[in-house]
Amino acid sequence: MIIMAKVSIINKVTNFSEWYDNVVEAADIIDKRYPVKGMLVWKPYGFKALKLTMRILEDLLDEYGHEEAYFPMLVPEEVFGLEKDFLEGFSGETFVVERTISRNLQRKFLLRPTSETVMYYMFRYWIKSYRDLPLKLYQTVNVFRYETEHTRPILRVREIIRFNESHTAHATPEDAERQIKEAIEVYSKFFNALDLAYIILRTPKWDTFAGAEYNYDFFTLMPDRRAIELGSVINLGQKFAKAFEIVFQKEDGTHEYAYQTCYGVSERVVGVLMSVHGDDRGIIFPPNVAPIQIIIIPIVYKGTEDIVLKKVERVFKQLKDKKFRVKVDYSEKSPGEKFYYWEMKGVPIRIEIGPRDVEKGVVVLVRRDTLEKITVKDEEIEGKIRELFEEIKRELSSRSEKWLNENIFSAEKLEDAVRIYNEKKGIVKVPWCGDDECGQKIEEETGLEALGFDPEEKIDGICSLCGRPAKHYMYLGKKY
RNA sequence: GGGGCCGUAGUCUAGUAUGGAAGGAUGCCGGCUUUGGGUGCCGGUGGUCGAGGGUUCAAAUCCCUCCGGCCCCA
Repeated sequence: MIIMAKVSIINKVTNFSEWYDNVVEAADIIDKRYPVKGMLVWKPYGFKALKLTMRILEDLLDEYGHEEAYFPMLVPEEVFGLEKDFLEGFSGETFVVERTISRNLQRKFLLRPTSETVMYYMFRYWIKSYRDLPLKLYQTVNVFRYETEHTRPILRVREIIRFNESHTAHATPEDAERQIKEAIEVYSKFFNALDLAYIILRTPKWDTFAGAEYNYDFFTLMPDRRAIELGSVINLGQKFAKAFEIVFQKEDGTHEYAYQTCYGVSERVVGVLMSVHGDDRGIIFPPNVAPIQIIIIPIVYKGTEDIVLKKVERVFKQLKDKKFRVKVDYSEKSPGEKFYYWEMKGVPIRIEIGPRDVEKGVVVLVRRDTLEKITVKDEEIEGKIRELFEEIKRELSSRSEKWLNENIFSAEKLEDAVRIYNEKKGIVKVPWCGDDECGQKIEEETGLEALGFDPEEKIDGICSLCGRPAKHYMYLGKKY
C-alpha cells in the first residue's frame, strides 16, 4: 500500500502533522472523508481502542464511587443561559436547533457543548437534604462545539463523540476541595494506565472555565512540542448552584447552596497516546488498549503449509482461550508487507511462525516498541507475552516521561524565555508574582500562552516581568 | 477577524495559463510466480472532474454563490 510506504518514511517529530494525518487514516482508526467539517467516522479498529481506553476511566470512576447516568443532548435556550459566564463562554461555539425541515420551532434548543446546564437543571430536584450529598455522577456522551480554529482529526473536532464528564455536588467547600483532589487522583491513575506523562497545572484566572472558581488542567507534550490538554478538573463553587437554585437543608435546619465540581476527558486522549507513543513506523498501542494485542504471521513455504498452519492455529487458540486479543493474518500478502502493516497499526506483539520454528518447537516474538526479536519455546509463549506486555508498558512510560521532561525549560527573564522557546519549543517556565495583569502581560510580551502554574511548586526569585517577589512559576508554551 | 492556496477513480496526481476526445501511478478483481522485512509479470475494473448557477457552438479549464480541506497574519 502506498500509504504505508509513505508512513514509514515520515519522521514523526520533524513532520508530525503529516505523520499524524497519514497514520490515523492508514491504520484504520478513522475515516475523515465524511463531508462535515470536524466530524469523523471512527472505524472498528479505532473505535475498539477508544472503547478500551474509556473503559479504564469508567472503571476507575466506578471504583471511586461515581455512578453512570444519561442526560439529554438538547438544552432549552433559557436553561442554557441561566449562568451568564457560562453562556458567554460557550455562546460562540454552541449549535442551535430552531426548525425542522418544514417548520420553525416555537422554542430554540441548543446542542450540549458540555452538560453542566442539562444536569444541574435536574440536580435542583434531586438535592433537597445534606443526606442527598455528595452526589457523584458521570456520563460518556457526544458533545458539539463549533470550533472556529482549525479542526484536527480526533484532537480538535466539532463533534466530540466520547466526552466523559463527571459532575459532583457537595455540602461543604471542604468536601468539594476533597473531590478535586480525588478527581486529580483518578485522572492521574488513568493517564498512568495509558503510559502518558503529564503535568498538572492550575489554570490562570483569566483562562478559567466559564462559570468556574478555578480549574486544573493535565497537560502533555505532542511530538511537535506543543502542549495539549488531556483533561480538566474544575471547582465550580456555588456559581451554578445559585443560578440553578440547587439548595439543600443542613443538619441544623438552615439552607445552603451546594458546592459543585466537574471534570472531563474525551477521545482526544486516544489521539494523544497514538501521537506520543508512536514512531516513524506508525502507532504503538499500550497492550491494555490495543484493539489487537498479538498478530500471528504464518511464514508459509510450498510443501510446509500444513505443518505451519496447524501450529499457527494451535497457538492462536491457546492465546484466544487465555483472553488475549489475538489475530492471525492469513492474507496472501508477503510476510514483509504484513510486518510493516501491523507495525503501523500499533499491535504490541507479533508472532512469526515458519517451518524452522515448527521443527525446533519454538516461535519468534517481536516487540513493537523496540522491534527486538525473541525466540521462545512453545510452552513458554504465554508467560513471555505477559512479561513483554509489562516491559512494553514500562518502555512507553519512560519514553513519554523522558520526552516531556527534556522539553520543559526554565528562564529567569522573559527575553531568555523567548529565546529558549524559539530554539527548542516545548514548555518554558518563568517566575511570576501571581498578579493577573502581570501574567497576561507575560503572555503578550513573549507571544506564548500561559498554560498555568503549580501552586505546590517552591520558588525563590523575582517576577520575570515586574521584579516583585515571585510566587509561582508560570508555564508558557503553545497549546493545541 | 483579515489575507492566500487547493478540490479530477478508493488513494495520490497530470491536464486549467491559451475552452475543443479525462491521462498516469497506486489500490481493487482474475491468473501465474513468490513468501523469515514492502515479489515480479500478464489481463481486467474503477470518473456526476466538490455542489449549484452563469457565459459559450463547446467548460475539469472562464465568471458567480455555496460546501469541504490546507496555509499565513492578528
